[in-house]
Amino acid sequence: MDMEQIAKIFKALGHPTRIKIVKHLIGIDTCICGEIVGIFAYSQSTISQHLKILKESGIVCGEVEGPKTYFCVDKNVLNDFKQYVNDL
Amino acid sequence: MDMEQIAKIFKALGHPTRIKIVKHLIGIDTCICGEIVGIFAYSQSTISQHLKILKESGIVCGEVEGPKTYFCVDKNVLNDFKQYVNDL
DNA sequence: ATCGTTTATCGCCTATTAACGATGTATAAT
DNA sequence: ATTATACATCGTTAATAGGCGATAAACGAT
Repeated sequence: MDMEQIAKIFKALGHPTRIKIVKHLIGIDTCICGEIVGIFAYSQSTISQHLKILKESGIVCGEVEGPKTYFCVDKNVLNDFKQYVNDL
Repeated sequence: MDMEQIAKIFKALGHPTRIKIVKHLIGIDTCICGEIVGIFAYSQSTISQHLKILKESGIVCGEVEGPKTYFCVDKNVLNDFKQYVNDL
């Protein structure tokens, strides 16, 4: 895991809403869809954008299933990231 | 340590140069001044700006001493941050 | 074939970031 | 008093981010 990727994850988590999304996803470890939108006071497009950024960082992955997309945290990436931070 | 601050730290670390600066500061744990500028290919003003962002996040502190400013990592903040990440 | 649902993307706008050079400020040395 | 050093800040520019509503795309159900 190179520093570019690490920086991307830091950046992705550098927004309160995205931290909340990640924590939520961790909480219900089984993946979940855009019910996430219902939790926040932001529009669907905004949440979708946040999820995209999280996906691009690698910390979150999404699986398309029919019209829905199930999101979940990539445990491996999360653990690598935790390790990196711990070793700072 | 509330989430706003955590997000600020994530954001501050969301840039490769700033990660490098922080790692450097941790490495020489005794504080250091703008010799940091010499390490990077960026201008003095750019590095100064990065240091300001790091300071505002709380992860780094700087002490003015004469014409110089000594920077160092705030161990307490760093540890709290590590704890937060670990508890994700 | 059409409709409703779910998600992603587009276009737009404003605000923020990242970088720079130039300028300002404080101190130390001469 | 002047000069040199070390930083910080200002002003500018280009790029990116954050938000929205509107539209498109994919699919299931009717």
